[in-house]
Amino acid sequence: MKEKLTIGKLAQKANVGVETVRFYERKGLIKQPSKQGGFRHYPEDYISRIKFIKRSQELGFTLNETSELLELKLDSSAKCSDVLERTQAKIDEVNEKIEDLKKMKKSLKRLAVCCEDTDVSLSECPILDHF
Amino acid sequence: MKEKLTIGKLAQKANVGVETVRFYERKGLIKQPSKQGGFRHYPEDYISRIKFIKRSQELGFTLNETSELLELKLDSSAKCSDVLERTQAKIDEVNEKIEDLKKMKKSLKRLAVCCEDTDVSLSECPILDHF
DNA sequence: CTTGACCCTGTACTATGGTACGGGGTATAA
DNA sequence: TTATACCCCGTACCATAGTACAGGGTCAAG
Repeated sequence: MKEKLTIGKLAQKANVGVETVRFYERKGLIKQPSKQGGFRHYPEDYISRIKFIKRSQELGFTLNETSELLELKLDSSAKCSDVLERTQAKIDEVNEKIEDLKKMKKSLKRLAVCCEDTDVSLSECPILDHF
Repeated sequence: MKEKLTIGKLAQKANVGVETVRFYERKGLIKQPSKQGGFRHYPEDYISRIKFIKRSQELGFTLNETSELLELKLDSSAKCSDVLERTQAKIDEVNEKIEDLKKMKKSLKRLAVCCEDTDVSLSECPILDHF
């Protein structure tokens, strides 16, 4: 049950490329595992660690931010509120983007409506004026 | 009132660096203005153009996509239907981005809710396990 | 004992969106 | 007139997040 994985197996199980695993190691997101005869041998929990990194990225965290999250995980004095704070900051970021996109959509729609009236010259419905 | 701006003044008014203005010119996002004695002299409307580029980027558009957005205005020789088509495509893009961000927000919120007791030490906090 | 699949390190390269720097030219004010 | 601030072009460099490749080493099967 305590099977160790080569980098290729790990990459495959975590759904990333071999180079990506080595890249994460260089970046300090995962620590170098023990080596047998020059080959990296990973315990299975590296799979979830890499999946965590990927998931975190999907949620909009950069690798550096993900790194911080992973460090919090290892910091025994870290409080739930630390992670919550970062999560809330991301939510705020996301909200802002959504609001801005909605404004942009409105502008684009105005532009579209304006262009539907083929008698109106384009110079009279410039997208720049709507921002 | 028809004041022309040097690159430095323009950059300052648009809240970007001088190098950024030249970079946008190289990328074709703004066209080279007239030059007086080897110096670029910009009409004031370049300010809003650059601000538009910045805004568009914040909304998740790449410079290439932003370029396309800007062409919606400037390509005055294009047929209205042509512009309309591209505008609709951009609206679809924006909608997709909004949907993606909403999904992200949902996931982040689920994380936040599961961790309301902020004094709990992280080792007992479920937030990271749910990533 | 050789072949092929995998592994190693190190470096270079991709794209995106800038930023910095070297080595000059110019414009304005004291 | 000379100091200073600004401008020019071209090239190199930065971060982000990988990806590719060169030139080796290792291991397990046949």
